Amino acid sequence: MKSDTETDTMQSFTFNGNSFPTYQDMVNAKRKRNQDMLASSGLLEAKAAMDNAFLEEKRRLSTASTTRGLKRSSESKTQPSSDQTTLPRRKSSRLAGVSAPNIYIESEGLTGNIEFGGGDQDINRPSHYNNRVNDGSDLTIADAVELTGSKWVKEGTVESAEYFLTKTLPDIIDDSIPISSFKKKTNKESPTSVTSSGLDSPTSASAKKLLRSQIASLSVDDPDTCVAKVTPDRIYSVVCHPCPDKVIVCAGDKQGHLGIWNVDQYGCPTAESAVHPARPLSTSDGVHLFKPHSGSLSTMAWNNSGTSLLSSSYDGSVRAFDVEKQVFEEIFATYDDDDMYRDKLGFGTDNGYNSWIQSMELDHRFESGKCFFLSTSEGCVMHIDLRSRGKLTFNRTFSEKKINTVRSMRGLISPFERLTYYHSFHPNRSTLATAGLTGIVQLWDVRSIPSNLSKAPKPFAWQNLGGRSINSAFFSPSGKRLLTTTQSDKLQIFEDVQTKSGVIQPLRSIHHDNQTGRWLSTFMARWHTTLTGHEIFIVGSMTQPRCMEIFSHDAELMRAVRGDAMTAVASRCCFHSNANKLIVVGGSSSGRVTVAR
DNA sequence: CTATCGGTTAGAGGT
DNA sequence: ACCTCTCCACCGATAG
Repeated sequence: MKSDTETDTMQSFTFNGNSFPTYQDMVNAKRKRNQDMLASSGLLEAKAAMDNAFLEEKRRLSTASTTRGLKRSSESKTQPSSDQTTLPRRKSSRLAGVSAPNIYIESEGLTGNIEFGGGDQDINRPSHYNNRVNDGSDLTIADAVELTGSKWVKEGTVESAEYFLTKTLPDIIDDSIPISSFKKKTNKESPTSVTSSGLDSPTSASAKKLLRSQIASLSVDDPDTCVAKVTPDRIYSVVCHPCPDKVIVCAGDKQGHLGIWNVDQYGCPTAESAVHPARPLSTSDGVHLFKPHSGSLSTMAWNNSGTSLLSSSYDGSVRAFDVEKQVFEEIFATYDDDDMYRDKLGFGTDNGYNSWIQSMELDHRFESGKCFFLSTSEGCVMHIDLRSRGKLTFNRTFSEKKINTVRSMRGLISPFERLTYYHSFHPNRSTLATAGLTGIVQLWDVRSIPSNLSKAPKPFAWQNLGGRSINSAFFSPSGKRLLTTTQSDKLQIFEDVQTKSGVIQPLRSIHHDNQTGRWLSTFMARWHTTLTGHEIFIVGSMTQPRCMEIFSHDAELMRAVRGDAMTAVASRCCFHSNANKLIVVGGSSSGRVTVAR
């Protein structure tokens, strides 16, 4: 629809029924209207009156002590006690030409890469590119723990984290991961036994019944065992380690903390009884805190064998904790196009303040965990291939605005294929889905991203989901379904998108309140394939009492998981991917993780 | 067109 | 029980 003014060939701008020859005239008229309105509204007088009343009240209170509100902390960095009638006027040392005491800028890069010189040791911490935790070198476990700060590092904290990562975790992997050997796993219980009991078809009545009973039995009642504070700040991402018989939850928070909760260590010896040779200095709650990043830890992913945990951050870096190497290694980082970064993989991928890594996804065509995609706040998608020497395969603009998720299809055929797919190559794994602030979900074939930079990449299918932002678009494990969570309060399911082209239509669309507001992470509904072969998904919820909602593949609400321990909104949820029992995990805005099973 | 503002939202932690 | 802090999540409106 075009207004009359736009369709006129003569340029004219109307406002309040008057027409103006230029846009600027119209704007001026608008401003005059606004000023007149403000002047005639009496607001200015009212404000002056309120200011006076406020000062009066303040003067009155300054003679009597108040009992409400926060007491001004003695070490407050702001002004000293504020209620003196006149404060000394603040003066800028910079404007006065006075240099700061004992500190000066040694060198300054193009984007905030400032090296300080002089000063005390404390003040003189080096500032790294994008304020990252270090210059990109490996972080030992102790480094990563100590970066969390003195508030979280107590006697024995480092030792207990080291014990967990060097001993407990490798033992768990050796004991239970079936991935390296499919045959080994077939000797054990689980999928095979499920098949033999006639549950091979998800449509069979017995399979459905089993699924319903598994979902019905989920509980979150005991706050002592179901909930733990895993990170200091609000949780941006949660994942479970893939080992089938242990629950090890990783949560990433807003400040770049990575918390790992060994859930069933709960109840192990407390700090007092921990002087025990076999389990030196175990913490009572099994939570270990690290800080591999300085910005929001946006996505985490374990590789298939559970030996390497990748994490991406708004600070522009991707790190991997490798069980063999025992360090948090920076495997990719963005840099601006300053010549000094010419030899870096991420050279020229950082465009300054408005530029960060929003999400990460492993490339499921290669099972090494060494190839991955990144999406950025500026609508770009990168592909990084760390096999052999490592290269940035492409960095192309896929969208005009921020891309909240980039996902690569896995295309498992059945749940049992989970045990074998590592050896197969599924053709649909070159299918990518991106979604973000433009409100358009787009599907791409990675193989057809033009290497010629003058040719823009083109999606083969897309849909505009109502204009508002899309929080996430996730493929189900089979690849059959694509699930979107949107700011227009919808959950939508598309099917078989890789066979379509042009505008695609969702098969199901249901209403879901996704208005999390400013202080909670946005909802992102996520899939799971059960051992009964069903695809279900989980999403957080704003409803009271708090709950996590489990839906069937056709968007039927199967269960709202609630209980006494479910006291906060679980903004980011996930399933345990490999456990024989159904286990769901949610992360809250205060760093607490809730486990339902 | 781009930058900025106000509104919205929920939980923890201090007094 | 009440107050304060969170501050790149996003939308819609408005100023420049």
